[in-house]
Amino acid sequence: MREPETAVVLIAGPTASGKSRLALELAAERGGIVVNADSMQVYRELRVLTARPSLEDEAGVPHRLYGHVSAATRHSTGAWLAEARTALDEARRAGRPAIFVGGTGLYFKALTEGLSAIPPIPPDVRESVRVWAGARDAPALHAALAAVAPADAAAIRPSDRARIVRAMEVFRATGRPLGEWHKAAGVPLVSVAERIVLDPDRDLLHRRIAERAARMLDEGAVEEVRALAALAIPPDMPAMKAIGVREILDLLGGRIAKAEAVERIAAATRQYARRQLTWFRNQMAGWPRRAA
RNA sequence: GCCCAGGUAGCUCAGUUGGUAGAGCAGCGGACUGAAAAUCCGCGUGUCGGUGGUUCAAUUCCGCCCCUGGGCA
Repeated sequence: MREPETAVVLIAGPTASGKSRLALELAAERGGIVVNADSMQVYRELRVLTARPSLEDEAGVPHRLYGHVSAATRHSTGAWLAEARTALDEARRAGRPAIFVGGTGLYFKALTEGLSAIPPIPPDVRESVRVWAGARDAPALHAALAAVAPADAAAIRPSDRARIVRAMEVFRATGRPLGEWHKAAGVPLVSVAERIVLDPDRDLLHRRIAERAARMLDEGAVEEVRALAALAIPPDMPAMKAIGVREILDLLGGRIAKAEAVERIAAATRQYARRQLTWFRNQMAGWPRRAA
């Protein structure tokens, strides 16, 4: 019996490693659909800053989950996973390979291992927890969490605001500690797949990052951030955390010069790439590497 | 050519009344279940410009040389 061609390809790699190009080539070759697995490329307003595929690329090969939500939206891993399921179903119905490509390690983990079945947090709970958290320092938040969910508090460092807030939201919304929910494993959406981790030489990666940071500012990133600023989105929204937003806001505000903005963006990007590589190295240790 | 000032980590600099040195940034390693381009933890990586001298001991004191910046010619 003939071995069926793998219906799912997963391409992970650090920023600026050339994953999108590889995905595009594979998709063209195999008639596949490219599906985004990057937490920032989902935001419509940030094409240049997040190095999203160009309009020409998108015109030649079907792309899904790129720029499909507003930057004013709070997207999430769970929301992405639901959309990924839809994209996967579409590819299966069409008999085309789904080619997931991106740099967000957690999204690949969600895809291949599933998420625990935690209900969505109602917006009013989320809002009230954030207001509560905004007025306190991290150790105080941690102490408050310890009072209601000691096991969660023990598993989270007192300095780790984001995780403390998440655990508190889950507890207030569901009445159960986050750790209890995590005891039930999730259901993988993808189990059989061709897996690729791009692993470029570090010096080469740093050079590409520097080039790209400079190029972005010359190719519309400044205008993009200006338009984003006009939307007056709260600074704690995910899209506002994209690398380059703060730096370009500083540039627009006259607080730093262009060269300084480029260097800061490049530095933040190098740090991000290092975190990605740490994830791939340790959380996706079994995945085949490919020099890029 | 002479006179100043300076040469210490990848960068900007502190410091050592002589006992081989430390901050910020950069860098590196690690954690990771719905903000993940997030959030958090850890790690100084160094011929103290070179070379002689004094000294038990020199990055530190002295001589000479080299380099950089400024001034005088």
